[in-house]
Amino acid sequence: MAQKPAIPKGTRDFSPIEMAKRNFIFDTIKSVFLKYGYQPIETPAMENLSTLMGKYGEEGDKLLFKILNSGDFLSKVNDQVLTEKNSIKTTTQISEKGLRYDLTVPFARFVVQHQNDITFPFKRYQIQPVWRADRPQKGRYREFYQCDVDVVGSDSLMNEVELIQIVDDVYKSLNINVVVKLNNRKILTGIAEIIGEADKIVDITVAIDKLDKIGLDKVNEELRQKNLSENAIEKLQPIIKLEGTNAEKIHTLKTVLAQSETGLKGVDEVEKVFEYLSTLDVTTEVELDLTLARGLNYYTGAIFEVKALDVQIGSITGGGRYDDLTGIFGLKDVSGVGISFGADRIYDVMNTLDLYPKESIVSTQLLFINFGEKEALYSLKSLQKVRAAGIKAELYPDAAKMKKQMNYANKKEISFVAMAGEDEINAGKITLKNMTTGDQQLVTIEEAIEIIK
RNA sequence: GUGGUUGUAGCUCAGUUGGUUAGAGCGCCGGAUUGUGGUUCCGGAGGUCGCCGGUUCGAGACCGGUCUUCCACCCCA
Repeated sequence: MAQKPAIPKGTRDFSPIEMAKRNFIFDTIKSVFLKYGYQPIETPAMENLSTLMGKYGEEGDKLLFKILNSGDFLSKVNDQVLTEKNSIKTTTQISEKGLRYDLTVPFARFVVQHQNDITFPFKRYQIQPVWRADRPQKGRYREFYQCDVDVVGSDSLMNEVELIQIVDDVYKSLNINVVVKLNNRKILTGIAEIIGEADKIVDITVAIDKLDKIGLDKVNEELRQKNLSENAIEKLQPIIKLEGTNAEKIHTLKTVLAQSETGLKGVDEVEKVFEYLSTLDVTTEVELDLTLARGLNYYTGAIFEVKALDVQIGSITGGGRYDDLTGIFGLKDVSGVGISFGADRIYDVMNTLDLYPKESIVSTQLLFINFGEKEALYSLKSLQKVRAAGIKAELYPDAAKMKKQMNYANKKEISFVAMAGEDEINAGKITLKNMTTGDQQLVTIEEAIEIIK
């Protein structure tokens, strides 16, 4: 046991069956993206640390996997930094590359770098792994795939609506029941404005989020602990207690945020999105949720999050609008909005609910039994016709015992087995056996193809 | 990053207050059955008890460290 090789914490191997399942998810997501006019791009696994650092907050910087410089990197570090044992300072001298932490920042970099070749609005999708030095847990890995769709260079709320349609489309295709939570950074800013505590938005949303768990009194207590004034807490009450339908929430917000221009703008945006959605055939529930404060550092408008209804796991999709993401790389006034599907969590959800359509995981459909060299050659010729017809088929490579070959078919869940011995060869046919029913019949290759199809 | 949890055969797990040669089921391999699988019966292989160190006459069991698993917090997909 101990001598066995292992893989790093938080990473996984995927077997053929697991790959079939994962590919079903990727293929489904990809086909939806294409259907809405998004084009694929890929970026390298590693980026310059200068591209990555400082984009995800100070916590995020700690979660970046850094790549050691090549060569005798320590010899170039100055002695003072080395004796100080300051990790951050040392890191900048021994590492200049890191593994990507998400797909959004590399995409922003891509847009800036290729701005002259890009036609805006630019709709792209990107399905690649990302790495985070997080502590692993259920549904939390150190290497996992994100499936991002973003559109940059358009301020239209139509994009937000389209993204929700995509979410609806993907999860319907995958047969997962979800709820979309929608918020708007401008509303949060507005709330902070009217209560005069602009820098405490995060504390406020975190506290409000606990309402169901700990009750109103405890929430207010927590707000006091965060040094919010009584006056501010007083003004916050209608927002904490906000409930009802989306329309009711919007109505209340309009009153509460009457004095905040930004806040009203946010409410207006949310209202429009709901208005557009109501005219479309989107059956997934979309709920206005003010406690959604994800990615506050760079979202400026809509904030999305998708949760699975039947499995308790973190959010399986998230995203939002960022007005100025490319700004950090020197390209101003390019607004973008996008979402990221967490393929690995979707995979976990699909597994616990066993939602894979049976046909999505079949590999070989037809196995030819090997009776010896002469018979195998006959089978090989038949295989060409079968494969030309688009049927996944193979010949057992060795003239092993029948039992062993049949067993192989069982293990691989191959649905048909073909036998071609002397009699069949003389007749120019094969014996086709249905492995599910056990029935078998003497047929021509053409007939066999029809049966299998 | 903080607190907890887990590790024994390929898999799921037993293993008495520390005591001879560490077990079961499933799976795997072979045979009964030389062109017919899933069932049944018979036989077989497979373990430095996560790793390193300590206590002890003696450790799978106790202690320390370390790695790993899973969980809560944080954060997130």
